[in-house]
Amino acid sequence: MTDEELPELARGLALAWGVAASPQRGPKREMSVERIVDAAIEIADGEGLSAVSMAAVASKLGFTPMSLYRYVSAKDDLLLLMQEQVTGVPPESVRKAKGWRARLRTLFEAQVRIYLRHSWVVTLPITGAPITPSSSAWLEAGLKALSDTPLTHEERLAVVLSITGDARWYGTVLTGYASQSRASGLTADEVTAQEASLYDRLITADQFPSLREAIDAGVFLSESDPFRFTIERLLDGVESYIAGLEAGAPHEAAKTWLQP
Amino acid sequence: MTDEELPELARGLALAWGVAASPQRGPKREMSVERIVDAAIEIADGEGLSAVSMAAVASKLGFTPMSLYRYVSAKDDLLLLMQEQVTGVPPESVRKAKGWRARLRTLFEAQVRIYLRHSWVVTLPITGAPITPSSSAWLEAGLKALSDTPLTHEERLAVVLSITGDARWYGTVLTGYASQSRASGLTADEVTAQEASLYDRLITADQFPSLREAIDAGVFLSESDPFRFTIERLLDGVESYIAGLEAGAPHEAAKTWLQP
DNA sequence: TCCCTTCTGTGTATTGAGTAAACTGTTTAT
DNA sequence: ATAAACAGTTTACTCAATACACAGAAGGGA
Repeated sequence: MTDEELPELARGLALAWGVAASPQRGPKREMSVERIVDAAIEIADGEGLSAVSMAAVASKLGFTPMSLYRYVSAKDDLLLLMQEQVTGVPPESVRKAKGWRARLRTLFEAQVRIYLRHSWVVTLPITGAPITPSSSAWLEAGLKALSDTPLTHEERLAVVLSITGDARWYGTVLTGYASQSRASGLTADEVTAQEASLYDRLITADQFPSLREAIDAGVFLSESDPFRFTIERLLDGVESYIAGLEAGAPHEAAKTWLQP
Repeated sequence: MTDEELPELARGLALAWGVAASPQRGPKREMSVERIVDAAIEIADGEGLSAVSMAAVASKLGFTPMSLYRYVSAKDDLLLLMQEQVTGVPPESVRKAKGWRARLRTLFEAQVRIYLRHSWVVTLPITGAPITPSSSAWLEAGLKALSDTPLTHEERLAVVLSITGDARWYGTVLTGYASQSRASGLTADEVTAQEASLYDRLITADQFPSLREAIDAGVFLSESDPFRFTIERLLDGVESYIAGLEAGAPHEAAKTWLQP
């Protein structure tokens, strides 16, 4: 199959879906898209996304920067493929979980783990809904988890979208700490401590009474995971909504999009 | 007050808190941090964050690029101040709302509106928890909304954090559409239509049955707002959790952070 | 077989970003 | 008045991404 059959498909997407044409003649290829992507991921994992330059990737493989352009048409392509690679497909554990709630929770945790392992993923620019094999697989898994519920298709999508957002947010917040930790050369605990001290100096009980109270209660030094608390609250809410539907309640009226 | 009293405070943060030293001697300043930030915001609003270069900002003000460095120590500083400026403080409507639920909903909507008006904000890199006046004010408003509830301080922070994340996610998703729309020169509807057609071609009922079903149900062409659905489910969950506490239920056991 | 086309990886050059350093001229404190 | 402190400019350097042209390698057709 050549990419001529999918004319509007961007080169990056074509590669992601594995429908890019491969040449017949000319010298043997010494590299491959896979090796390039893997090298780039290794750099990003170790030194952050900003360390991923075409030159750095090429040099890691022992080639010149320009040679990469035979395989990926632009850096954006490479970034998309990196994302695709580390995201992969949902693990078995999601399907094995019993009931929609456990499945969604597992899905959430699996996504979070990806973001924790490859924190640069959440810093990639979002360009629309990139319709890739892996994003489709995750979406499929989420929708499937809810397929036995009385939720409408729109409601199911909303829940899955929200869980993905929560996982991303989890990753985003932790990535912030990690990047600051790397930038300053301090450990995570030291960053937390430094931050707590900053708060102490800048947040007055006068201007920010509730925040001050929370600081004094030690919330910024806490060991408990706030994200896992709220994901349970979300699932609680979905559960009681489903219970309502099963008891004969109508679906909530659709709300329109917020306007600026 | 000079910034000597806050030695570890980064220049950008010092500016944000308004505690940077202002010089006594030398020629009159022709620019100001405010004008620079405003010019940068105007560019970002109109042409996206990538159009914000030191040169572009300077030229908009009629100066040379290097002159900006008298006011902001680096581009990162400028970005932080831009974020600070557009975020501002929560509107009156948040405080005026009755009850924690309405307040949090209003807070959510206010944040979303900021992200819709200035979609580049969600694309800014997150560096730890930037402790700025505006982020503190929003946090304060959220915690205050929950101050009459039996939630622990940690639980309150978790809820507020989650709502902020949801608002950001809302902005992120819509920004993706907007940026794609600008990049391709198509209208939002055309992007949606093009995306729907891509889905149609690539998503087979074979590989992605639930997703296929959702597509056929038209979820990607729907006019209803999925984010406002799930934020209500989250609030439902918090509400029933609070009701449980008031009925004597214990607090949920703290969960540890997920490990990669 | 030979040559021509197609492809590979390389070298070089261009463009545009951020910013360091040195410079010119201006204002204010002493 | 003079020196110190400052404002904005000039110039130059670094590091990205990537366009373009090339020399050589592999296969197809004569």
